[in-house]
Amino acid sequence: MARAKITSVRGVKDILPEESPRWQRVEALARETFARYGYSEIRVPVFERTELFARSIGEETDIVNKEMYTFNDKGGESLTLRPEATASMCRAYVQHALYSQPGVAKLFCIGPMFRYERPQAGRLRQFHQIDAEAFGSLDPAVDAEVIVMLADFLSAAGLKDLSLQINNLGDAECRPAYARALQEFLRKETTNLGPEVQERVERNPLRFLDSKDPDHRAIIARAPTIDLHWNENCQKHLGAVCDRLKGAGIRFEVNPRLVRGLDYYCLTVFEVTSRNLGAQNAVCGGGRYDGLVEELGGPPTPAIGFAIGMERLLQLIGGEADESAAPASPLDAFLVPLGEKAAAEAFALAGELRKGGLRVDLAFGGGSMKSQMRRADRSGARYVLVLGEDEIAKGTVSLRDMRESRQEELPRAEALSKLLAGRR
RNA sequence: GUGGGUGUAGCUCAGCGGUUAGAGCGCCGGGUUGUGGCCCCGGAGGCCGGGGGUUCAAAUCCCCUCACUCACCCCA
Repeated sequence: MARAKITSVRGVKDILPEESPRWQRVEALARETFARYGYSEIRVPVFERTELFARSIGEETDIVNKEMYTFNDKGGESLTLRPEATASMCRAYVQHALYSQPGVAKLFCIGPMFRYERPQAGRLRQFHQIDAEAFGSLDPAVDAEVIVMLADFLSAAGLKDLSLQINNLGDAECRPAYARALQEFLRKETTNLGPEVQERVERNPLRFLDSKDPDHRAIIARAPTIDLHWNENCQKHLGAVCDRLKGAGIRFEVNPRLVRGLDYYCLTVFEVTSRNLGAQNAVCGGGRYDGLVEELGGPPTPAIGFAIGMERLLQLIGGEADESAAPASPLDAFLVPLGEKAAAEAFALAGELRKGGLRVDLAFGGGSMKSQMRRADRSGARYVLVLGEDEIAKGTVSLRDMRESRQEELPRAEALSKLLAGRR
């Protein structure tokens, strides 16, 4: 009799009815906040040609190397479930020539992302991001506005005790010089740290900077930092961003050791972290990617954006702000029919109430009055409509106010209008 | 991929060699010919994650495996 249960896939979660209101609230807040900054929603597909991600995120990144859900479709084409949204947004921006519209193109996207990783606290294989991107301007004021919007949203969501860190990764001119200097330093320091570490240093020295290993941290503390290599452009850009942020009253910290795991970033990068999240402590990460649109076949177009992790954000809201909004009952009225004939009439009556805009449920499957009343009580509905033989015969209904424990028998039409009048 | 922790009822967990495996909560029914919550009574629901081994005897000890979880690499 009992067959083997099919469970969800590792690292993938159901969002159950009791938690989905929190998701809806946060998503609505993002839409409202972003709209005040002139952003429009774009909905891009959850899968793309594999090449899009390989080209944009970078062949040497962990995401592309080992974390992508890649498969061949029936036509033999290699497709990949999106590990992030920026690449798709750039693709759509180019494909639909959104660059031909005036001004800065401001877009946001909310949805699931997929990465094949071992799950842990704050890390899932299917997770959700709120993603915002601004295309078409080099102006550091855009960087600042993006960050101000982010801070605006996070604080409206009720988050406190967050840390915002900013860095400038250098541009095409000064970043390679820094990478070389860092690599030289690390080559000398990591000779006895094993082949994987050394290979990392060879492939992408910058990413050594966010290792958590205590031995590595000690080396990093002595390593050269990028600020020593910034050219005038980078210095001015970061300075302008910081000035604007200060002017906006945003608290932040410049961290010259902050790096990001995606190759396309340049100049401004930033990260919002919380101490209340466990090892995966970033709620949001973002930065500028001035070469990406062109790399994907579009016109040279500077751009900047960020991604907020929904699950991590919700974890913080749960931990910090508590359940401020008590879950209101999903129902206004509940119908209790006694007997077959009453069941048919109750079904029709429920229809009328719903047409009037009320949220209505009824006791299916009959049962004793006691049992139906218990169901009515648990439904949370304020009003219960009892339809028994007496009421049927008289064309009435017994309207019970569950909160006040009072009830009266009224003609159908009267009960209906009374309920509709009290509707929110 | 690597390492640690945990797997017993729908949920949270007790039992840790010895009768038919328990509690609380939840669920269903009854206590009232047609009235919820509180209370009382009753009931359903377990291959004790799976496989193998040790033993007269295994939920309990050992091995393997799977799942969940935390952490590393990395990221939201």
